[in-house]
Amino acid sequence: MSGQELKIATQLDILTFQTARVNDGSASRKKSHSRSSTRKSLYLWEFLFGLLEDEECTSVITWTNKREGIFELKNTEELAKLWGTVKNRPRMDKSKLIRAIRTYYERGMLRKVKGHKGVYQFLSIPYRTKGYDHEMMTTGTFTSSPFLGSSERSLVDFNVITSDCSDRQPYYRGTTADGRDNTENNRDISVDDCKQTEDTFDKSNGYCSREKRWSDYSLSSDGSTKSLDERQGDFNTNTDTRNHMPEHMAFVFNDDDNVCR
DNA sequence: TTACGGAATT
DNA sequence: CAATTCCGTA
Repeated sequence: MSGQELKIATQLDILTFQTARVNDGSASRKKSHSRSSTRKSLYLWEFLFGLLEDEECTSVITWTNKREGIFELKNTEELAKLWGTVKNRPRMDKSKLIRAIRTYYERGMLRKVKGHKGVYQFLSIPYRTKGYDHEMMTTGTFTSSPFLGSSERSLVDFNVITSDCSDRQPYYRGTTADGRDNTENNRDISVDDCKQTEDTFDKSNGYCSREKRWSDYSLSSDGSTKSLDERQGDFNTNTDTRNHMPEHMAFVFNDDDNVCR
């Protein structure tokens, strides 16, 4: 049944746009889209960020403390289904998605917020590159400059996270007796700081056009992109995925298997 | 059950 | 490659 038009588009251009403004405040030739054509596929963290930025997806994944980059997986089954759809991995499931998330631990991008089921924290993300950028390609490492210096800057400072995510209700408020088990090295961010940090978001960073950009977006550089409907067909069987997929949102399926290699 | 990470594979 | 898949461990 094809008809279902789960729109598939991508946060890719949003991210591209955002990262672009971080890098080159102005004079940079590569415009947001020039890169899209060379990219292979969406990275998991980009996917997560995209959903995290969408207020309509809070039933699936949501910030619990955006300033600190802390988020919670609310419906991992659905999230996995979505991820599998985007990556064209029909067999993707909750456990595998979580395993993929764990691979980010070693790269220092994420950590688990202990004591809170399904809660993780972004520690850093590649802000200057959307993926296959020069530095990352040549260094082959994630430890060099393309990442945020571990230090003080919060993700928001880089505008990597847009600033208008309105609020997430203080999720663990009251009950977080333990809250501070996380820690090891990071400052202790108990999840319930959210409230406080909420007001620090300014809505004036000028970035908005989200709705527009969520409209379909085609990734092909050579017309190889399959029609979204076509792709979608394989998944429509049992997906209540669509129920969670906001209409204005769109992902672009990666042609992972087709491109590259 | 959730969470972790080695190892092989794509 | 950046996950994906499978699995033993805690």
